[in-house]
Amino acid sequence: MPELPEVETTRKGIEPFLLNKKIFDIKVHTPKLRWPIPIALLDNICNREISAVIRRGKYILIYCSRGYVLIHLGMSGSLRISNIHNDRRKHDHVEFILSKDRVLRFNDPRRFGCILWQSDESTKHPLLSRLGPEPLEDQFNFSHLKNNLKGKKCAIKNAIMDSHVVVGVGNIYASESLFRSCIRPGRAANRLSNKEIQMLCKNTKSVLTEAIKKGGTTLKDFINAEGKPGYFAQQLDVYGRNGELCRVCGDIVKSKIIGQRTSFYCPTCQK
DNA sequence: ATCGCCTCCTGCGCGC
DNA sequence: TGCGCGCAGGAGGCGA
Repeated sequence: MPELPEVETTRKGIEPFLLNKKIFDIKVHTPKLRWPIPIALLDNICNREISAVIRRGKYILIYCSRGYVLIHLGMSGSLRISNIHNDRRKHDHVEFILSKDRVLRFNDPRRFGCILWQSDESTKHPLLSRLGPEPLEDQFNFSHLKNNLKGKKCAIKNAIMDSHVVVGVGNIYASESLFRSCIRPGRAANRLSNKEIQMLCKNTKSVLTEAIKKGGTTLKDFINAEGKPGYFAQQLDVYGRNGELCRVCGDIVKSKIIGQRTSFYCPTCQK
């Protein structure tokens, strides 16, 4: 579920409880997530000071001197700081014990998420090695996007959801960025004008920035590290608004399956 | 290289 | 009330 703003919201929420502190123990209740949880994780992260809690795309990286933990929340994952005496909830698969009364719990009903380990903090995990730039950094700009759309005949929406092109943009924010840019999601990626590429780059940044400010989008079950929802959902222009009126022109918002994912757009505003 | 399709899994809302 | 179906914030891996 979580896209970049939700992952960033989660990262910010857990950082104060981890940075310069130690994980004393890890309890794995469900070893089988998307990939098995590696044994090396348990051996290496415990009882070492955590030096950084970083987000890369939709991954959260927890660093210590031996390497780093990679956490991906998949479609339905969340991380939550809890009192250790509060009962575990259904689908709390992994617990990071932080003190005698505090615990970080990884919950993921669909188990599409993963928790992995990369030994050697200076080496990139294979899952990170081919990622595109961060959308909110300067490396994601007009020329990067133009170069990466060149020759691509796939739908522009699929292109911006491709983590090799730019990381962190999922189904919600792809639809929203394209709406703001007046571009239909099904347009061939290589047929955008320079002006449209420029707009799309700018609007991808603005949508994500605003969503982070609101603590992300809670459609049904996203919660932050304190167990609270995000408030960007009420500002969505098209996502999930099939059949409702476009806030800009009053036409009816439509939906269409593109690349096996539902896409939303305004047929009047988006060309 | 690029694409489109399949897959992993649980939960929920809908229609019958 | 119960069941079956389709759909859901992701994305690696496959064959064409």
